[in-house]
Amino acid sequence: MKTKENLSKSENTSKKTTKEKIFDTSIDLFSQKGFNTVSVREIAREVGIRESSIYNHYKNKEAILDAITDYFISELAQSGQITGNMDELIIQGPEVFFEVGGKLFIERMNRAKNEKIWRIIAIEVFHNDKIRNFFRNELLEEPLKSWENIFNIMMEKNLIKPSNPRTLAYEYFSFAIFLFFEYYVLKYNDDYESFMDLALDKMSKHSEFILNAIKV
Amino acid sequence: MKTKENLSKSENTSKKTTKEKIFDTSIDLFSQKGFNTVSVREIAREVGIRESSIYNHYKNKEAILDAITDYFISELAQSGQITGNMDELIIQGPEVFFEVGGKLFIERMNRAKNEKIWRIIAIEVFHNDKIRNFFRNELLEEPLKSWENIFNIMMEKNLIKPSNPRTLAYEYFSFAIFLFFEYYVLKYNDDYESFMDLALDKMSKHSEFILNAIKV
DNA sequence: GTCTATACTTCGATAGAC
DNA sequence: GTCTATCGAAGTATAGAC
Repeated sequence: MKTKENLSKSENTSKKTTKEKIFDTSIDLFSQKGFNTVSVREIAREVGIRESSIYNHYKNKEAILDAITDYFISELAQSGQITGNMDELIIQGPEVFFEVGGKLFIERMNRAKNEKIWRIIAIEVFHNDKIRNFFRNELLEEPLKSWENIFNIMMEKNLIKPSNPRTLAYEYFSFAIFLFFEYYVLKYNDDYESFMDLALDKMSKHSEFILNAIKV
Repeated sequence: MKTKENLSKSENTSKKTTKEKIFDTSIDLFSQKGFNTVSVREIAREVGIRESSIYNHYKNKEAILDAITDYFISELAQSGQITGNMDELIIQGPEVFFEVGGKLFIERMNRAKNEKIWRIIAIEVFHNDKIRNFFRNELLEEPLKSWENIFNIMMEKNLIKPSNPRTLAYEYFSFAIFLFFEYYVLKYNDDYESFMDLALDKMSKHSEFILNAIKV
């Protein structure tokens, strides 16, 4: 979509249009201070224009956040296409599937590349309807359905112990949501690298625990 | 603390002091619309005074939220004292402990009685330092430590399979945090009863899953 | 002690000139 | 497209009435 893909969000080069500068600057500021704390005047000052000029590019302040959300949703949708032949993967058993699934998860987190937007999603999920609905549907319900389906297939093929696949989906995937909140909200400190390391280590231990609990 | 304990937050009787009215009205409004969306003038109108009068009772708008948080923290601290003879409980095995632990958890959720304040905690946890620190320390780290200790004792007494007690604490308790966010944030709709029913059902299934995974 | 009138500053947003 | 000028509403502060 658009021309965003090849642009780093932080470089404010003169090649960027004013609208792009507003977009990128807003991501920086919203992720640091939250939507409400950032004023339109502050964005304008950072971009180098008067505050009224903002309204030539975006209907209002909310529309900037909307644009950021839309951009992020479309980025994530693209990275979600990597499914392909999942059945072949499933029949290789839960060990292999968890490993590949974990890598896909990381790829998805990094593909929808901007860690700053993940942070915005995290802190505005309770104040913004669009973000909340996106989170609930695309980041919670859809993955839960997928995992329920996966565990269901594994049970039918006797690859794991029989149990309730919906419960199993919750047991496995809710931990990822917990980690998201733990690091992006409760412990966030701009140190993105350590977040990823810690979260991946914890997710790996979690996979191991689940694996031991369900393997035949 | 203070005189809050015996007052229902919703009844705006004339017996209440102005400060109490401000306090209670703010809880209602903040839980419905969020801190930022509520104006001081709106609180004042609801209470029946001018906005400038608010400042005779609270330093500023933030101080009202601070008072609500402090009240809630002290309420929760009181309900946390119910520990007592935990060792006796532990040696009865994980089944009994999970059941009693679940009941204590519910009691704690209901004792710190105001579901409205739980909602405020949930939606302001990312915008307010005091709330975030409270959540991270008292609702996440402390319970994790307790559960780590509990699982450690159970392992020493060979009541459960040997594993990493810290990992086990995360496996068990992070699900409660997930449920909190799922219902108070992502799916909140003023229907508090159904939240409790659904969450308790899910937590019960989760306990069962963990139990099957760790029992000897 | 409690409340009000009033003013100050900053915010999001609009209109119109260049 | 960007500017200046301006608006109403927000959070806040205080002097003074009762």
